[in-house]
Amino acid sequence: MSDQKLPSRAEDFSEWYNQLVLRAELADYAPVRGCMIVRPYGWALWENITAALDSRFKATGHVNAAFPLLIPRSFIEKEKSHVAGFSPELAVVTHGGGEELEEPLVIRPTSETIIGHSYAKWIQSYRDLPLLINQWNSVVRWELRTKLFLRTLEFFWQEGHTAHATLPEAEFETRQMLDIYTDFAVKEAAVPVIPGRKSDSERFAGADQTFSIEAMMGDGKALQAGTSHNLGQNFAKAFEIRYLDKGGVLQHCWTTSWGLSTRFVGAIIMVHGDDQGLIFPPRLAPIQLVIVPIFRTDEEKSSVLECAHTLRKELAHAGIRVKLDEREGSSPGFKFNDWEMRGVPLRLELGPKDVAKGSVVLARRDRPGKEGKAFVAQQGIGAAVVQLLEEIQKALFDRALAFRKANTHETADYEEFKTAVEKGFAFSWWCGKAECEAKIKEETKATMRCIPLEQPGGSGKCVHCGDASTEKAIFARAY
RNA sequence: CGGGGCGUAGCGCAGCCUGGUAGCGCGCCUGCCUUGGGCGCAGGAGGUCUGGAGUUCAAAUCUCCACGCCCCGACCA
Repeated sequence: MSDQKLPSRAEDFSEWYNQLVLRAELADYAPVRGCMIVRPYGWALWENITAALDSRFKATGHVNAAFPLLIPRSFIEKEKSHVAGFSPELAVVTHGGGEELEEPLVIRPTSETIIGHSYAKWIQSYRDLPLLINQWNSVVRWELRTKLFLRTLEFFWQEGHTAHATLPEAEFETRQMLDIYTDFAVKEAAVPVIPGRKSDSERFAGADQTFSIEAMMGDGKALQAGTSHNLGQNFAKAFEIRYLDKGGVLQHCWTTSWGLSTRFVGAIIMVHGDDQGLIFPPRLAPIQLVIVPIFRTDEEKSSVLECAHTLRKELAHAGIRVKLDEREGSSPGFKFNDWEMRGVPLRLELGPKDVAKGSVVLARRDRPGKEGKAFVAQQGIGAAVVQLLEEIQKALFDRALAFRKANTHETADYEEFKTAVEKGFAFSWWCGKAECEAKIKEETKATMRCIPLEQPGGSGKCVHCGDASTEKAIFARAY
């Protein structure tokens, strides 16, 4: 990386993203086209994401398990819309142990089928329900156009799969998990999202209904950041997942599935980052505070480092993820820029003057330059940092929300609509017809992202065809 | 899967047109010096020029064939 500066976001958002992911050492390209190596710093962020989600899953009664990577091809073919949706992007294993296999094996693109097969064996009676299992794994979809974190051949995620006795229970579960994703995005990632319902054409292959959370990236494009599907009885019928109800009648189960992937890392990058680099939300940041020691002479060095070590211990004790940058041969100025690029939310500068005064300089990543710097007493530093991190967390959310609001337009007129989706979201009345949706996509490149759960009420005329409609939808260009 | 671009040191590139000693910047290593916003100086290490075949006394350079990657469009988390 010879260039010190990243391309600016305004100039070339895509290149800004590509370079940042590599330079911040979040991920690297793999030898196989479209695959991704997640580097330790990127994985540390993902681990914090998984921890925040996993505890929410457990709190709502879900348990983790592991299902196999390889699936008999016939399984995929059992649910007809499922196979139609996924067959173009399957990786298929045809040989094993040097011999051609009798039945090709598919590398899981998602696990509804193999889990459905197990559920059919495990579920006998209403007493076995609900069955609430999640798994953390990776899946493979043969994507043709890839981008680190956002779309890769193999990606990491969690997939939850549940089985219920009744439709209302499955509906509740689908919505509950959507709420959990929303809560996670807002509280942990400081990413404002719009929970809503997908159109028929954007629905998961094999689902009756798909819900998603949609977020606006820094370039105004939309990113689907998590999905929750009500699978109805489609998979239950394909795999004979049945239970005996209280009255002794054999019934098909109602199933759901829901997932959130490493794509969310891309969302965090694109929602919060600026021209200096990443900005991580404090709650998920692998390093919440970095200490940069500053000294000239050997004497200064020993006193500054001694003080730095003491502060590090104290901050770690206060529960802060802290790093002391003791690299020799790099100037403080270099380190400032380096950690800013890597998105560390708070920097603590410690020089001889600070040691003498018993203070430190705290610099906020979300406020560049002097404005974000403040002298803070070493006494009680832990509490001060905890509070500052909370402020940053909130400021990031507020800024992202303000950005989304500024770039979301409630358009009634199609010409206005076209302008709105050039650089943001359009929130407009929509008749619900697939034909209309397709035309809009063809004419503006914008897709129907979701019909937000939160509706203004009333009715209006479809922004495209003018037909009567009762719901407003979000349209945008999307990743 | 179509269109475009590119494969030369870890990264970014020049050299190719007009064949003849493998270059530059950044990074890396060593030492000195510096350090409050991307320091400086000196020395040093590092290359099957993507692979294969061909033309030639001689190929990074010319020809042919593969392969890979990136970007842009159609499809997807």
